[in-house]
Amino acid sequence: MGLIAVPQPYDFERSLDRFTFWGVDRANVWHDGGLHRVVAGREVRITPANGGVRIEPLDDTIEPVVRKLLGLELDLPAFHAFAQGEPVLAEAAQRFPGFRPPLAPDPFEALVSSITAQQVSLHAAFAVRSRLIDRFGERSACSGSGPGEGVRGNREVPPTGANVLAFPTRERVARASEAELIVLGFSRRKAEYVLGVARADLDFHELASLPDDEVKARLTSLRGLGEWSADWFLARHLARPEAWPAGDLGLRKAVLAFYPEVTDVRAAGERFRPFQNLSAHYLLAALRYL
DNA sequence: TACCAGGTAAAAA
DNA sequence: TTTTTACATGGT
Repeated sequence: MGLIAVPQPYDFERSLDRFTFWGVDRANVWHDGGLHRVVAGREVRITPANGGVRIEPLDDTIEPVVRKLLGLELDLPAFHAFAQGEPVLAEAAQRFPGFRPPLAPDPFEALVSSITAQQVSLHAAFAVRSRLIDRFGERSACSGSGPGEGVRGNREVPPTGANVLAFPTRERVARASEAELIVLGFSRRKAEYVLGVARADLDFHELASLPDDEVKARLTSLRGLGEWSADWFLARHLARPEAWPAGDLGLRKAVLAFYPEVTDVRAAGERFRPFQNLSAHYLLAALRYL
């Protein structure tokens, strides 16, 4: 009951440390040895278990979201086999044998998170993003009581104390004002981007059925979403194997650190085909723990 | 105190 | 067409 199998080895803490490394993520909260997230209005607790992870509660609505969150779509065994032919990747795979990158389960969350991270350090991005979640995110219906309000009694699930919020919905953000976003630390430009994306005439969920190039074309047609943001959407939301965010500063540093002879980071991605996405994540992990 | 950090669009040249 | 600039926060 409540278990999801994960291909082994799986290093739970190493894989999910992205949610604490750069700062607080109020929508993916690490608490008491587990990761907490609001899924379909309910607080879900994810903890390591023998052969996979324990999910509480777990139902048919929650399972696909958790599978997306944990990056279970990524073919890690195939990547590790591929990595044996590339010395840099082979060493990274050996250092982080159970590392499976987590993904953004929701497309709007992925896009807004990218906008917050444009140009500024991830520390700054996390701070702004957390204030956005605090301001517009909703507490789960059956988690512990919040300041001033909160559901009391008749809880199906006892309060965990994780104090996690759902990432703000597209509909809620669309109703916000530019000034409300600027107060949270968004630049005027980024506030415009976020509102424009929230109000855009584009079904983000439909993008999952389109090829990489078409997804990039549709996203970059929106003001505020450039190639970098579209590439990370492919990599960290759609789990596309060949996504390669060549413009990313961190990835550029990683590639240049491990392949000093490289002059064109975009072209260098070809050597990792068809595993550019996982290669990028492993190179970034290797750089972070250099 | 400055300067830089997982970009982007718009202005200026 | 290519180059330069403004942008706001947090860490060092």
